[in-house]
Amino acid sequence: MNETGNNTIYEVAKEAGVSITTVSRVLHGKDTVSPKTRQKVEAVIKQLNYRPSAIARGLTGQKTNTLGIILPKLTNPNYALIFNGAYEEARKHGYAVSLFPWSSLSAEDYNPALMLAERRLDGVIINVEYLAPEDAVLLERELKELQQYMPVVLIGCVPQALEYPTINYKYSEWMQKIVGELTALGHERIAFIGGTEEDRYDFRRDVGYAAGLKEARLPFVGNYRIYCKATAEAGENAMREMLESLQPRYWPTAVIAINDMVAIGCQKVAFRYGLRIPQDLSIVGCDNLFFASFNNPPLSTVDTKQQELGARAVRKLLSGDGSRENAEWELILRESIGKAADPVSDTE
Amino acid sequence: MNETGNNTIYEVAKEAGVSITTVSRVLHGKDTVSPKTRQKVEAVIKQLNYRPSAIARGLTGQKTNTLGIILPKLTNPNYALIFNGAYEEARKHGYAVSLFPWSSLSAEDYNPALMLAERRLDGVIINVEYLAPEDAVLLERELKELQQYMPVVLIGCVPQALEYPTINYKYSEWMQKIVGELTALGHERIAFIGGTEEDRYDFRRDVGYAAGLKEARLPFVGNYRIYCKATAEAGENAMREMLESLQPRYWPTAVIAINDMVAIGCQKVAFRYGLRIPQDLSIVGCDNLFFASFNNPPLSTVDTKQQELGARAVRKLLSGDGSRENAEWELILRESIGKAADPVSDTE
DNA sequence: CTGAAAGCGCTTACAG
DNA sequence: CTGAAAGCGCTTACAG
Repeated sequence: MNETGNNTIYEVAKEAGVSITTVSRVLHGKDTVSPKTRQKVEAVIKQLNYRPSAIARGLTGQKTNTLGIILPKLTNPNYALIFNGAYEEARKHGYAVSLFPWSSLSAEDYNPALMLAERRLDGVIINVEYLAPEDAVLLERELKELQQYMPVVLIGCVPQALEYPTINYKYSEWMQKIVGELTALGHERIAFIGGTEEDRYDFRRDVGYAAGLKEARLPFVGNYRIYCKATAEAGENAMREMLESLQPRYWPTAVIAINDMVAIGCQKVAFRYGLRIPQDLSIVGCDNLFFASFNNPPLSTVDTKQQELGARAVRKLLSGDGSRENAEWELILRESIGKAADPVSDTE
Repeated sequence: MNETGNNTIYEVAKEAGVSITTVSRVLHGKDTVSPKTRQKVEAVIKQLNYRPSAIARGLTGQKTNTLGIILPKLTNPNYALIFNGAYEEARKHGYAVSLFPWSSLSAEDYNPALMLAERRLDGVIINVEYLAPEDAVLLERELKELQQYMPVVLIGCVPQALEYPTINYKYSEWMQKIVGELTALGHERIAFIGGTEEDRYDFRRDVGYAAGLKEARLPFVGNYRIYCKATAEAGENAMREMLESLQPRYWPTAVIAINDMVAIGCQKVAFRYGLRIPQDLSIVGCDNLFFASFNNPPLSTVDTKQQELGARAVRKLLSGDGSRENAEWELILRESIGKAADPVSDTE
């Protein structure tokens, strides 16, 4: 026993009457050990409750058997799903997962690349959604350096210029599809709430939004494009401001929220203004969070299969596959959307 | 540079023309280094972008600067909050956090205590809520062994018999208070949905439920006590079965769900049966998840201040405070509860 | 089939 | 104020 209370390979070797080399061989299932010796060693390992130190192994083998994953704040349950998927997959391969939320990475005294490098992780998955502008700058500066130390896989809507292995979100496709779905229901005043104006990881949504409107030969109305943070509270404020800034007859008949959190914020305000969903207002979110189907009314949304995505990112990381691939997605239509109210008569 | 692409202390020492001992001293801010030497070394560290290996430090110093946290599946956003709180606090003290969800711990080939011991974590926080019976058995068997290796802090409603440092949930107080609130509103048929019958970490809720009924001199009706898993789907099924098993005039006028997830499951069924909330049915959840205040109608719940709790658990772990303390909590009353319908006339 | 020895990248007495 | 040396607990050629 050492001072931490752990038995070491030396105790096992001594007790079994062999060298530490042999113990190490047994540990790794090498076939160059005689059955008798193997048995003896295994018995001692059990008896002493011996566990090889992952730390020492890390030093020797240059491997820590730990992956890192950088996600936006976990308060959006979406990211918990990605983590879950990544964790389960990592575990299958014998890896643990250390989780680093972006929220804290951007602290001034803090260099994410070095923080990760310091721990000699065997790889890192980075989700670049909803990246604060400061963090985006940090990321791009550090990514290059970070990649010297360990393999990296990105998740999100990543600019082509960033040539890293990526599971890519086709934001513009999603948005265009949603807009198409709404225009088919007769909607002409379609708001889009969420995102940051200068975010280079998010603007593809705007591209899809514009394309959808164009396809239906509808005007782009600046009042319907509201930027806000990706939280329910922010959605609430954004929605209120939009409604207040327009005469009711100019209110949108449909709102696309950047995610489900923002969507429930918008919905809360809609109710407060006496709008019925979907009769007066259709709402679509994104992420298909667990509460979406339990929402009243059930919320239309995009399912991005986050759990599977997390697992996939781990497989990509471990396999060293450097390609850029697209994430799966599916538009889920529920009762929160419906036909646009007759445009001739005013809402209410 | 070594083969991982990292510069080592040797490169720094050579470049600065000093011994590795001196570099180490500079790294640790020891004052026994001449200003001139210090400056030189610091310059080289910067120039070479040198970061000491946390792995090597772990081997030498017997410290890994990593804490572990074992939580139920993160799909309940509640646990994401605990993690966030723990993470932020840990980071302040220079620790990283490795997250281990219970869900996967109980796999047969898997021994949590040893898994953690193997990684030589500097401490571990274990949340024992919603523990599957298998996991509870595992936990108690391993906890003793685990504690030999590293300090442990428990979170949850922990039996007194388990003498570990604990942040304790007073489930029975919470429940009694909720029941009291409902009986004051005239409710006499109060259902309680969630939990497992044999769970020794959960049964204190039943104690409080019974105490609340007794205080109001109300009968305990077995049909109103439904056990189910802590998910929205499970709540949905449980609620449906309860309603189906009783003539409508025996339906409860209030439902206490074990958490907010279960609550929205119950609510969904209530709507489907044409029950209005709160006119026909009051609902209370637990956790005050972000969607509770955005629910339609806003959901009454217990706020358990999870973020702060996570931080507190880390402080407790690092300070070595071995006491048992109680978690803060607050009953949040929102529009999902109201006066019981007149017991004379039937619902509907 | 087995073992002695070097080395992974640090920290920490110990000596000067 | 500074450095040589031992040691943390493993793995991996190398030799036999």
